[in-house]
Amino acid sequence: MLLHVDPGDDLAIYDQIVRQIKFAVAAEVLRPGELIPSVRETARSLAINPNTVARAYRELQGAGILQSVRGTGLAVAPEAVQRCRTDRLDLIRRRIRQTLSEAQRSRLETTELRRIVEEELSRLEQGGAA
Amino acid sequence: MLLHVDPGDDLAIYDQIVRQIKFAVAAEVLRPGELIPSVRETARSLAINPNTVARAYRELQGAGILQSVRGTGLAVAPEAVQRCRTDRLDLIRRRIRQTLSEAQRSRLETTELRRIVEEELSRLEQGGAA
Amino acid sequence: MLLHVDPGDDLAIYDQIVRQIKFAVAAEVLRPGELIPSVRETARSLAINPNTVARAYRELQGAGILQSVRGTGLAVAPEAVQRCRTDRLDLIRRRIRQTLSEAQRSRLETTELRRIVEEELSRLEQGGAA
Amino acid sequence: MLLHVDPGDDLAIYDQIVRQIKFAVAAEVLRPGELIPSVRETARSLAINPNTVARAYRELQGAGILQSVRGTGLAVAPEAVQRCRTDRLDLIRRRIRQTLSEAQRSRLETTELRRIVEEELSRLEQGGAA
DNA sequence: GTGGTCTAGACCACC
DNA sequence: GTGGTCTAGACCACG
Repeated sequence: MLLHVDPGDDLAIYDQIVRQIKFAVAAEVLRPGELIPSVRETARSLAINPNTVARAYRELQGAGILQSVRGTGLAVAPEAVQRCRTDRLDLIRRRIRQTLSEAQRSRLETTELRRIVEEELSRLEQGGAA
Repeated sequence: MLLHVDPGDDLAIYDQIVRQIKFAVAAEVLRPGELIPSVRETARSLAINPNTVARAYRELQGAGILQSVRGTGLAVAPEAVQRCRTDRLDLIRRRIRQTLSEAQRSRLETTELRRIVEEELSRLEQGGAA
Repeated sequence: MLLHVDPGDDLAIYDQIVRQIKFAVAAEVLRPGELIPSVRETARSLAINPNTVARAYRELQGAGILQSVRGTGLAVAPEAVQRCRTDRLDLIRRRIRQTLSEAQRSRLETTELRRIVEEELSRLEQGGAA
Repeated sequence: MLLHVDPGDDLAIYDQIVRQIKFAVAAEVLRPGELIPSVRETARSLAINPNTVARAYRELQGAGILQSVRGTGLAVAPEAVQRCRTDRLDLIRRRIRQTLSEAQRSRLETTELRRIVEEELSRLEQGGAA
């Protein structure tokens, strides 16, 4: 299954879908020209409202990541890979910057902060996706 | 001024206040027994509605950080320091974990990820509190 | 009708709602996963302000009794039954303890006190739910 | 010390004082004609605001429990004992009735309720004031 | 339709 | 002066 939704996440569901598709394109798991699952199918398999899927796809169309193929469905746009790679870096860098800046505003010692980050980073490198 | 509010922040105003008070208690800028600025005064100085301040204070009461002294005001609870320190670490660790986990799900190379994090970390250490 | 409000009660309206929901969950009249009546509907049927209902629901969320399902409503949390049963016992036991302790501090003879309690208890048992 | 104040109690401080004086008169710890401690002295010894003590005394005067002796202070009224005994019974009976009725509305089984009450009653009889 | 946030202003009891 | 409650009504994002 390409997509999955985490109701516990504070991100809106449609936004989770948008990001996951962007990430998949950036990683070339989805390739230009390839058809993505239909709104109905995605909605069914994720057990969410079709409107929500439609909204995600609409945003991706607006961003030029997807384009409609008349009578067939939605396909990954040719120029999408580059855009998604840029978006991916921006999203992640912005999150990291926010997180670290909040940590600092909390007056946590920077050494303590660095320690935690290192801890989590290596946890990630070792543990893998778990 | 103890508190400040950023309307651009994606956190709700009341939540910004909650965090700042927690952080101030954790850093012992506010000490147990001390009275915090009144609802009305805070509302005036931040130019926001008193209800918004009251909501933040109410949540802090619920969390056992503040306790009301009838007819006098709200005071920092005796056991608040410990709780706020714990909360602070939890908040930050959770954010970091979320951020890194999303970064990984984006299939960004871990070396690339680590590079960005290091970059932002040292930017923070040099830039200071600015 | 699940909820009812008594303006003559010395408890705040929002608190009456909080307790009634807790009691309903404890008695499994409301079951985990079930959606509770919406803020607007409850406000309408009780003829009170939606904010008051929202406050009650917010507190129940904070206590882990309810959880929000984005765009859909508020549902009873999975672990709510246990919590509500505990809360119910705590609330009642605390009240009883307060009452009896004040009675004792009033230097009322314990035999006299016991007599009154027994009287009220059997009045309750006979009178039934009326 | 005749009086003591519990800030944790949900009763207003002035009301705690009112009740304690009534109870003391009912139990004839304070006897008709006897002078009670002055507002200033009571306020100092309880570390509370003199206004609060004054309000309590004012209410007791209004209820005919205390009467002022010009230039001397406040004394227990001659007819106070009977009134205080009645008040004491009323206060306690009302509390008990409230408590039991709330317990019942919570759909707690009456047998369970009776069990708790018995438990607390005997705890009281054995433990004494502890 | 849903909940969530914020503003505005009133009224209360308490100190 | 303080906090606490309630009402009224607006605006937002989400499904």
